[in-house]
This record gives sequence, structure tokens and C-alpha cells, in this order.
Amino acid sequence: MHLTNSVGGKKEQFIPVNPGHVGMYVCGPTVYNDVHLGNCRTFLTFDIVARYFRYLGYKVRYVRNITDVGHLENDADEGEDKIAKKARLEQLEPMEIVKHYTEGFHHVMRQFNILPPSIEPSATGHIVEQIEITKKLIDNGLAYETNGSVYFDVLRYNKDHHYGILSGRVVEELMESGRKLDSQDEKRNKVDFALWKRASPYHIMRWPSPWGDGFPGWHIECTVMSTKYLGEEFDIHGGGMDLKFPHHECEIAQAVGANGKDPVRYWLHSNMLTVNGQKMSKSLGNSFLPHELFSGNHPLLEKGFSAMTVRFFMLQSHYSSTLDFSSEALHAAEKGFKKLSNSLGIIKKLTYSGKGEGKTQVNEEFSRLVFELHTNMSDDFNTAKTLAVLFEMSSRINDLKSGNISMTDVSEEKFNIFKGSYVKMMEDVLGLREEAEHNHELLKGVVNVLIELRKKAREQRNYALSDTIRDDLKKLGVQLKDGKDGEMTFSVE
RNA sequence: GGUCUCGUGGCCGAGCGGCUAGGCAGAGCUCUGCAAAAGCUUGUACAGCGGUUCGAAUCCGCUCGAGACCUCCA
Repeated sequence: MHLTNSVGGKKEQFIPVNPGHVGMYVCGPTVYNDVHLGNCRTFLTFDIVARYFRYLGYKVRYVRNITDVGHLENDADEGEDKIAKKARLEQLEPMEIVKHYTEGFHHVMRQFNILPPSIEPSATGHIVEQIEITKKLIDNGLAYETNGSVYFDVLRYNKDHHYGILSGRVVEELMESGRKLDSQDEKRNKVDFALWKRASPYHIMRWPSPWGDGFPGWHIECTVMSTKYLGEEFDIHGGGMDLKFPHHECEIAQAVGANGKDPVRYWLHSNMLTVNGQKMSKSLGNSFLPHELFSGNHPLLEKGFSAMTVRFFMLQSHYSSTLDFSSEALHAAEKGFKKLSNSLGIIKKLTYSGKGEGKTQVNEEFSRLVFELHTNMSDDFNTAKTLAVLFEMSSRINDLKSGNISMTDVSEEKFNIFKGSYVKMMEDVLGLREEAEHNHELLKGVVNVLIELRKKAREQRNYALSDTIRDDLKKLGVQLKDGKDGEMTFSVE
């Protein structure tokens, strides 16, 4: 297994801290708003990572947090907490905001078949630990209190450590660029960041601390929750590209400053989803909400697309590349996914009916495809290449069904490995399941009655009637397909 | 302005120095009463200009273009 480590940007072999185990932490959403498709891409990326490691037999502990306090509107000292602001605007309790958007987030994750993490801790549930680590950083001389707030001393840290190891930022350059520190500022240097913020008298979200009432800073929650559940050194830390700096850089500094060791072995960053080449983001106002996509209720879409189509669409590119989102690309994905999905339905029903050892050439091809499936996934989770192999396998599945390849051409062992790999790769690893409609018993029954009637009509060469049945069903979105041997199947669009 | 990334055929997108990625769309054919599905065949490509190399989409330099981060964002 190889993966690209954002520190250094090189592909490295994966060696777990504890053999057979994978500890992974991913920065979850700040629940003050609906999650959009760009957010979903990141969570999908790490869903694949967790699924594939499990498939390989690792015991995976996947921690993904919910940020429900501390995320400020901007890094300036007067920045307002996102949750608190929303609560004020909507005249709700912060917890009402948090609950509402957390549930919405979970709902969307289920729609995309993104599995829940092993632990989903929240920042407000770890205030005590955040205060503790802040105290520790002060004791270590890496943080200071001003006016009831506590800041991390980046310059001091940078003397003995490397602030910028992940993002490539140079502290001196950061000091020179951008906004100047004014006399109002509580920070010693502009590069310093908040560990704890004093709450103004009207601030609703507040907890007592050694420095008075306040609330934690944004970066400290992740340091606390990752190391609490995964240990001071764990395997993988993931998140969106845009969190690399400052968020993840600060996490490293905090953990190193408090515990004296580098917390993360491999940093993984998923790239942005773009619209017309521009990053999809809440602030740019070009974001797509999942329900807009499913319903097609969006100016840039002519129709809706299923969650599985979108999942497939995203998996066609590598997680580290930007992916451009467009109606056209989605149409193509819809058709492509249907192909794989059809084959999935076929292979699941297919049992070995041949005998003997089969033909060497066919056996070798089946083995090669299975092998490539795994080498591609093990090469930095290359889902795009994996899908290309699945398409090849899909063709072989159709060959088996139509008789282009006979069951006796392949050995029972090769067939079963081939079948198992296709099904597991599709369903367990890539999380692509057949669209549900096929499984609706009532619909199935009703359509089968019509299929029987149509068969009779065709036997009597009453093509006018048989075409009416087919055309009328088509209008309702049910597509009939005539097989070679007179057998008929249908699919729902 | 600083740091960095990317630019592949009609569209989306793999690619990490030599071997047709793949999907969608297009063209032709097979099967079929007609469709659909499936199968077979097929074209069009690496932004531009230099360099390194026996050999470059792939490495280096420059030019042009797009984007990201440096302020909140997955």
C-alpha cells in the first residue's frame, strides 16, 4: 500500500504505527450551515480510504469530528464564532443550530452511502481537554495569556521546531505579508493563533477556565480529539486541501508543542471540487447542495442525478486532482455507472456452471483483472484506474451472460475469485450499490405481468400491442429489454 | 505581491521516461419484427517554444493561460 504524504509530497509506503491497525482522523464539518457537494467529496475520499483498509483486513479506527464551537468568521481578534453568529441571526440556541445541521449532515452522508466513522466527537464535548492542553502549552513556554485569551507563540515554537513543515510557509514571509498588527491586538505577533478566547459579556457560548469565561480556538479541538482517541502518534490525518494552512499546520505545532512528538505519520489532502474551474465554496456562492442535485432544481442542471451517479462521478477522478463539476460530465457518469451497475446485478445472479480447468487464456485474463484491481487501489487509492478495470470486467461479465465466453472457458476457482472481487470492489470498497428501484417487489411483480402479456402478443405477431406495452412503460420510465432467447428484462430509469 | 498546483482528443478524466487507460458523445457493423441492451470495429491528444535523453504527455527552462493558499471554507 502506497499513499501520497502531503508532508514532502512524495508517495510513501504505508507502515502502520500498530501492525494490523489503522488510526485515521479527518476534520469534519463545522455545523453552522448545510454541507455542499465539495464537502461531500472530501468525506467520500476518506470513506474510500477507510473502506479499502478494512477490505485489506486492517482494523480501522476512524475519527471524524463535529465542530460545534470555536470556528471564527476570520482570524482577526474581533472574529465572531460561526455557530454563535448563526444562533444570533436565527434567534436560536447554539445547540439547536448544531443539532439541526448535524442531522442534515448525517442524512446526506447516508444518501451518498458514506459510512459513519467509528467515533464522532464534538468540540464542545472536549472543553476540559482543550483547557488542559492549553495549560500545558503555557507551561512549556509556547503560549501566553493576554486579557483572558490565550495565544500560541509561533515565533517561539519556530525556534526549536519547523512551523511550515506541512504547508511550506515561511514564518518570516508570513510576518511581512498582509495585515499589520495594530495596537489593539492581543497577539504578540500576527502569526500567533488563538487557543482560548475570552467571551464578551453577551457571548452565549462560554465555559469557565483558568483565564475566565471563554471558548476554545478552532485548531485546538482537532489536536485534542485526534490524540485522545488515536494516541499521540497515529497513522493518517485527512481533510480538504483548504485546511492545510493554517488549520493543519497549527495542529502539528500544538501537538508537537504539547507532547513533544509529531502526531501524524501520513497527511492526506483531498482536492477541491470546482465549478467552471473555480472552487466550489459557500462564500463564492457557487455551491451545489445535495438536494438540488438530486432534484435537478438548480440553474445549471437540466435534470436530477442520483446519489450513486454522483458518487461514481467523483470516483472517476483521483482525490488529489481538482474535479470540475458540470451537467455534461454528470450525464456521462450516469450512463457509465448504469453499465457497471447492470453488470453487478448480472454477476450476483450468476453461479458457476462450467466444468474442468477452462482455457488458459481466459483464466489468465480473469486473474490479471483481479490483480490490477488491487494494485490500482493500493497505489494511492487510484479509484479512476480501478474503475477502468471494473469496466473491463463488466465487459467479461456481459460476455459470460451472452455466451461470448462459455462458463467452461474458465475454471471454477478463477470464476469465483473474479465474481467476488467485482462485487466486493463495487459494493464494499467503492460503495457503489445498485440503484434500489430494481428491488421493489410490487413493481417487479406488476412489470412481470405485463412482460408475460407482451410475450403472448409477440408470439401472435401482434406487434402493435407489444410495442404499445413497451412504449407506454417507457413513458413511465420502465425500459424493457428483449433477450435472445425470448426472455425479457427491465430496468428503471 | 509571496508560495504552490494545473493545462491531455468533441466532453469528463487516468497517466510519475519507452508499452492503445477508461467513461460519455460520434461513425460503421452484428444480433433484433422494430427498439433497448449487449458485442465487434473505428477516428481525433498531450497549451506553445527551447533543452536533457537512444527515446518525453511524463524531467529541466522560458512564454502564455487557468486555479488554489496567504482572511472563513472540505
